[in-house]
Amino acid sequence: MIRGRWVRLADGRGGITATVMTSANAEDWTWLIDYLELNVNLSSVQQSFPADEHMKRAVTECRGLRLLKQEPWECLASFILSSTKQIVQIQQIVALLCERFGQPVRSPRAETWFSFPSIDRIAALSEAELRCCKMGFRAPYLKGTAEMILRGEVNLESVRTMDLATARAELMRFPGVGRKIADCVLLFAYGFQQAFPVDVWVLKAIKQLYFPRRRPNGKKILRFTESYFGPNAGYAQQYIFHYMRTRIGRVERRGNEKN
DNA sequence: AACCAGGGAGCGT
DNA sequence: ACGCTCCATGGT
Repeated sequence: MIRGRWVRLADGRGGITATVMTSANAEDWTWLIDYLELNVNLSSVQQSFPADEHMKRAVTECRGLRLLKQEPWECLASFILSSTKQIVQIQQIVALLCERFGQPVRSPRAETWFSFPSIDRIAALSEAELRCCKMGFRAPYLKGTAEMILRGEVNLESVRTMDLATARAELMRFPGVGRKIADCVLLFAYGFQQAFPVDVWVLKAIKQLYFPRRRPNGKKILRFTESYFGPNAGYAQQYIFHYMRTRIGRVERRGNEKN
């Protein structure tokens, strides 16, 4: 589901094949091109990365990896639900939320899918109803955030025009949103290329790859990420994250290593 | 049976 | 500014 539409994307020879539901003859594809960031020149982004061995390996291993330009509300809400949860469980919570409170949408094969629930819908739900989606203590965070937006305390559209630091501070006014989740929304929804979310995986990678045999505190790590990875630091973060999770992370798990 | 998970809030110092 | 604990739930 992308922006309320059903889409099937398939990896094909020489490109992506997209199947959509449409009534128009001349389909306008800008919404999908925008979502997939197909206007971004990936090789020039990769060339802006620092040329150290780790980044080169990450780029080689994760060839073709791209960021998506997600919708701010869906992205914000999803990441509020992400704290101290495994990715598969976050997916489960979001799926439950959509099935119960989203809008049903038909696929070409007459399957029923569900859009991500609107801000009003979430704000109108009771905390108990939200907890039924297994989000636990994150329920009041999500509801509180939806209510703040509804009251006009924070305007998600106005964030687009702000500079990075101001936009980050604005998002961090929401309950359950700290530096990491704010940076995720700034990068994945608003396209702030300099935003660099530091989660446990990236933290482990930075320490292991760039500060071996040292013990830098969180602040030092943040300052390093802000200066080292260049104008497309957010893309670099995604390469490191994916490289760490799909390559290095699994090796360590097999290798009986403590967290 | 403990321990952990794409963190953050609310304490204490 | 830092460090610590708790938070709810499912999986290992």
